Amino acid sequence: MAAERFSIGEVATRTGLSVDTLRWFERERLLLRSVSRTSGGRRVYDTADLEWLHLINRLRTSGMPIARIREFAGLVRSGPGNEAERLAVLVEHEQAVQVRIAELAEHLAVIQEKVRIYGEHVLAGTAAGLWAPVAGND
Amino acid sequence: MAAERFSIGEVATRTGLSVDTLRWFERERLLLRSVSRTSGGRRVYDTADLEWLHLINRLRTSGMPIARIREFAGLVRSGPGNEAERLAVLVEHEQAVQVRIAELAEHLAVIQEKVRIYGEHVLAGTAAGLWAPVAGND
DNA sequence: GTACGATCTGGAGTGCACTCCAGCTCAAGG
DNA sequence: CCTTGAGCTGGAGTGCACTCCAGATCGTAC
Repeated sequence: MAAERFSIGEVATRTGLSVDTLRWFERERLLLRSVSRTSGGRRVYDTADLEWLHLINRLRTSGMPIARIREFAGLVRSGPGNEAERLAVLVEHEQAVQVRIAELAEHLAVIQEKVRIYGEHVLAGTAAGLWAPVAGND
Repeated sequence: MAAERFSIGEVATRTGLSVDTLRWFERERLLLRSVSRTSGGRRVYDTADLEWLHLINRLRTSGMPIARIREFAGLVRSGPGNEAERLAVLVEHEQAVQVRIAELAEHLAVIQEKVRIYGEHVLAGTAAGLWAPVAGND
């Protein structure tokens, strides 16, 4: 219980998102419902809002497009009965992240190899000719 | 030797980049020099061009911004004497990729945990209440 | 009651990385 | 020759994800 309430500024601080981005998320229907307001019209976020924001921020920073997050939010918003669909979205994204990590690992290996070879030549002062603009052309 | 020559279409096929993107890379000065031409004005890429394209495509798909690739190309283009700077660009990117992989791995772990828990509930038919729009509010 | 920082709305603007287009030329096959 | 597909240029357009206003209001501290 003890439902905590946060201003948009506090939520921005806690999530690392900007105030503008938080309002934009809402307009884009990424939240489960429109945030409640004070009598004066200011947004009041509760703990559940904050948790949801942390989740979709994680999805977002791990590469899920906003449109897909909107779909996911739509599924959750429409209540029970579509849990399998929600799960499918998560599983698909899980796989996408795994693929991305594998790609990055391969890129990293190649870059590290280049760094190693290039670094040795730089140390030895014999780097000339590596990616030289006119390397060995007649 | 046996300097192979490729049309822009062949290069597109081999790199996975579109013909438009290849021309755009050139305009953006990401290449080591402007590609040579046939008498009729068509671009002719050689093996070195292709190798360079593979490298910068790797940098690009692993998250290096185009502006940074342009800087790197500029260093290489300006000939010998700045190898340490070139190496620094690569090392910085290597670290950026490592950071990104670590971030993604953390996101993946959280998502996998959610998939696991959510999947169990879906299987058991008791998913209601997970991210329900009004879960447990008074 | 006043100052002032936070928040409000609707809409315009930005940055990045392409992508598409019109109108044209080139080159290989029949 | 003629057709047809690939390639050419310069410039405009697109998609995504924010980001930044202007002009007004709210609310807490003095």
